[in-house]
Amino acid sequence: MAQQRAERADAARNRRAVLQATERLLAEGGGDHVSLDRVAALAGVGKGTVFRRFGSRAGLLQALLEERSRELRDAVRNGPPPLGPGAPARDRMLAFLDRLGAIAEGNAVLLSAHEQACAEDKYDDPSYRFWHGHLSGLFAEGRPDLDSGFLAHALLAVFDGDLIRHMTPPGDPRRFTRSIQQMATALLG
Amino acid sequence: MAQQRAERADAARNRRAVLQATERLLAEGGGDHVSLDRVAALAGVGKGTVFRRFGSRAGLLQALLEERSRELRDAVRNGPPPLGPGAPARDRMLAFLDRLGAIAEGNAVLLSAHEQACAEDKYDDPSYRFWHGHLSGLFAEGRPDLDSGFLAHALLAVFDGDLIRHMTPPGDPRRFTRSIQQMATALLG
DNA sequence: CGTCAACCGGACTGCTGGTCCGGATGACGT
DNA sequence: ACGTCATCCGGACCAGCAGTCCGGTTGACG
Repeated sequence: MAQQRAERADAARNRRAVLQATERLLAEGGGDHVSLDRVAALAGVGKGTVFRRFGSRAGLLQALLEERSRELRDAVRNGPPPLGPGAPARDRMLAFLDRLGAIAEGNAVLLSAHEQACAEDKYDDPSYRFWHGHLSGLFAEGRPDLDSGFLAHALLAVFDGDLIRHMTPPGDPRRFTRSIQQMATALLG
Repeated sequence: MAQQRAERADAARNRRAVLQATERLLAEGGGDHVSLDRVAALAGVGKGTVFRRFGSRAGLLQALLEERSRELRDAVRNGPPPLGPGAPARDRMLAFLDRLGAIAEGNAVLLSAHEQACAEDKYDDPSYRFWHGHLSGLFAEGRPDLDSGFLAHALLAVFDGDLIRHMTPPGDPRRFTRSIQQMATALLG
């Protein structure tokens, strides 16, 4: 494969501007307040630029989500236990859910928007596949008698932006994480 | 409250035509193939008619879903055990999941479309609240040590149209239901 | 400094969900 | 049978959306 020519300086600058604009719009108005027209306008670029960089609305939100979760993914793959390899399945799962829960609680609006945009290819998204593979492996290790692939889907299904917003009371921002850890514990027996 | 005047004959006819047209479009193309323009055209009515009857796209899909699940709701409320009241929590839950799973497996496309339309008021939908209340009660009975409200949300979160389509292999249409029953069993201990 | 691929902007398209209102129609009392 | 009127109808209309396209610009590099 030929080495891709380096990204031009203005292109890189625009990419960051677009991502920042998206964050701001997500924070200010609801998730459906983020139209690509608005993002482009706030970022001070043309609409075409947004699409060239990110392909689609879904791609833009995915990129933002990716940015937020890359660190966790690396830690799970290569980091020290209990997040990384080496600890018992139960400990790894609880540590993982703690971190993923924190990300989800802090980005519920972004999650909602992404879910709505990625209509049905959500389950083919590389990021989703990674989380699913990880959980699935842990379940297979802890409960080989159950359908571990399904359980992984089930846990991830709870990471729904709207549900998190609906369930998180003000003043107890980590209730969601605690509950899902409790559930995982029950499932692991 | 004054008794609502009976629905006019043409109105009733149109309502049925619209629902049938929606079914057909859902069956033919994907869930996002169902635009209200198309529904109205296929039903042979004006667009305004669709909105007057159903209020919005979400309302239309909700009405269709309601039609499919009314029977189950009545059986759960007043029917004979194990679906209705009187049986132990575990039996009631498995019977309920069996029936709800069947509905979901047979209407995955409709489910997807409804989820996409009901952006975030999904959790305020009366139908959802009923399912949630039922499951929540059963969990509270069987596992009073856990967060039964959360578990109910978690079970319902798996009833995602896209997930069901993604997980249901051809030739084994009931795999989803079996897996979710297995999961509920594990959760009940 | 010249060259050229990469990049830019924003007008444009096709479609969407939702609104609106003049006109048609079914129900009902007489 | 017929008049009256609330109810209902149709489809033109609107604002806004995701996504495309292309003439003009700009940054990188020899």
